[in-house]
Amino acid sequence: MKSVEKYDLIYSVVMSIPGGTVATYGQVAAIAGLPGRARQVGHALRCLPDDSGVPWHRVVNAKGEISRRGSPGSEFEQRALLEEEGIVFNKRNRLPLEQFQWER
DNA sequence: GCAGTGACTAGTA
DNA sequence: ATACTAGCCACTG
Repeated sequence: MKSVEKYDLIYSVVMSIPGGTVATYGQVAAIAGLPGRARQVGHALRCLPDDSGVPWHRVVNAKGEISRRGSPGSEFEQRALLEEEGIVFNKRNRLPLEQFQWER
């Protein structure tokens, strides 16, 4: 269960993201104490259920885009969720990483 | 314990 | 600006 502890930290960081703000895997990883382990963050969110209370949709990659593991369509739903948070999307379904000034 | 894979990033073409 | 490649690190089989 040690692995769960590490994931818990990541979840905590993600849940610490205020509404209307998004963060990249690298950003979350760095804050979670895993600099350069952005992939690990992805794995953590990957095992994360949709009803875990973690706004995984606020975590995007360096391109400002999110993809749910080969399941297109979830992206569309995600966009709606983020828009509801007050986040504005760019033309290409990409997020303006300028809102990363969250800093835990 | 080794090999393969991956919700990534940065650099290069 | 977009597309591809290489690198890095952790987890799964």
